[in-house]
Amino acid sequence: MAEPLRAPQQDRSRATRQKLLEASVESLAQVGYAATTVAVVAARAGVSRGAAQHHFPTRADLFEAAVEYMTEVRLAEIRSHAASLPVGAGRTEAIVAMLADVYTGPLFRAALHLWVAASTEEPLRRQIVRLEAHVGRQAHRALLEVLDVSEKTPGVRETVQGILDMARGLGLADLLTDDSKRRRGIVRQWSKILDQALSG
Amino acid sequence: MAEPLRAPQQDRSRATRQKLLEASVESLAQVGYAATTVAVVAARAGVSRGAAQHHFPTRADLFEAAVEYMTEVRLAEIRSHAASLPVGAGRTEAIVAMLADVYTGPLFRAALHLWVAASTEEPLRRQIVRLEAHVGRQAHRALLEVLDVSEKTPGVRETVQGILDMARGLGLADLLTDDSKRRRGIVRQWSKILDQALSG
DNA sequence: CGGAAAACAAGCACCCTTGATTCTTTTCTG
DNA sequence: CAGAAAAGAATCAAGGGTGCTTGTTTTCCG
Repeated sequence: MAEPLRAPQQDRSRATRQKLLEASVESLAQVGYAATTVAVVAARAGVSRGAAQHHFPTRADLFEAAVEYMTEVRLAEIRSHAASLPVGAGRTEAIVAMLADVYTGPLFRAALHLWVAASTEEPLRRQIVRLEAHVGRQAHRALLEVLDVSEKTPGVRETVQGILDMARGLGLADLLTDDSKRRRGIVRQWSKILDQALSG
Repeated sequence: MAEPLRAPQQDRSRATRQKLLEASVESLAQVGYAATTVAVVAARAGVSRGAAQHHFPTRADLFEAAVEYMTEVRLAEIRSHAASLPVGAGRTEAIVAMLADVYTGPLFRAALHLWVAASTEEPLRRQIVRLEAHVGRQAHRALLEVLDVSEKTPGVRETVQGILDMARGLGLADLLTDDSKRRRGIVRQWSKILDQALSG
């Protein structure tokens, strides 16, 4: 547990901590959970093992903090992407394409590795469920907003959730091979379908 | 005397091998890739570690065979489910529900763990990509058939692929928590959408 | 035919590597 | 200088691989 908001830590210490978290996420995305050892993370962050040890007593502590960190970054990513969307004709397709991009990006990749690992490691699982619910809700809300639809309308909720699940599936497919070509076609087609479903 | 044990060694060996493969898949689904050690698999299968080592010299060999085995079983599962579908009104929803079921079942779960592990382990990755392409193609074909649509029609290909990706996403969501309630709503809604998309 | 030898299945014990954690020492900075 | 931060060495457990042994089935040759 981190101490409740004391005055900002020493700059050097804070920077080291930050570097460790970034390195963790990068490492997760690139080499997966098992290969993301404390030694690897420390090396990537350019600090010694002992330094990592100082900030995160156990490996679990490191991942706990990394999940928290990723949550923030992912929410920031969603917001920034949502802000730069075109209006008019191609908007829906731009939205779906953006969604597919987010869910094939490095952050989602790292999250995916964590999910699967967490599914069999209880303490981590609980924590991820909690934070993921948060991210999911925000994503859902943002999607409703940019699509300019209301959950009040019957079916809209499920429609939007389904699209999010599809994006997750696309991200999964992209894990093993470069799936971008196939994905483009799906995005185009499903933008049309989505438009119809939401207007009809 | 004592000759009744007509246990052709070949059969016994095959049975052991089979038990090891089944145990591998179960273990993958339940405890994940990292925790599926040869010792665990052997124990589950009710044989000694040495026996496992005899059939599969390395852990990688075990997973190699397990992937092959899973491919067969998954294809059989697809075929059997496809055979028992209702006709008439609720057919599309039954199809989508069936899809969602398959992608939240233990076989998919095991496959999911393997995918993620394979994404960072080259030899395994190559093999899974090859076999997954096969399974994916068969699933796609089966889906076209039970939906009674043709790929010749523009857009149908992408529509069907998208649904498969959504099923994958639903499977992923079900990994960390019991997602069945939310899933039911999505299945219902997306059956409607799919019907419209394929008829329009 | 009969019996040994080869082949095969399975079990058991040990070695070696890896990775996490603990402990001790050095280096900053306030 | 004192205490936090970082580095590095030492310890310990887990897991995979290898070699050896035992028991059983098949083969093959006198």
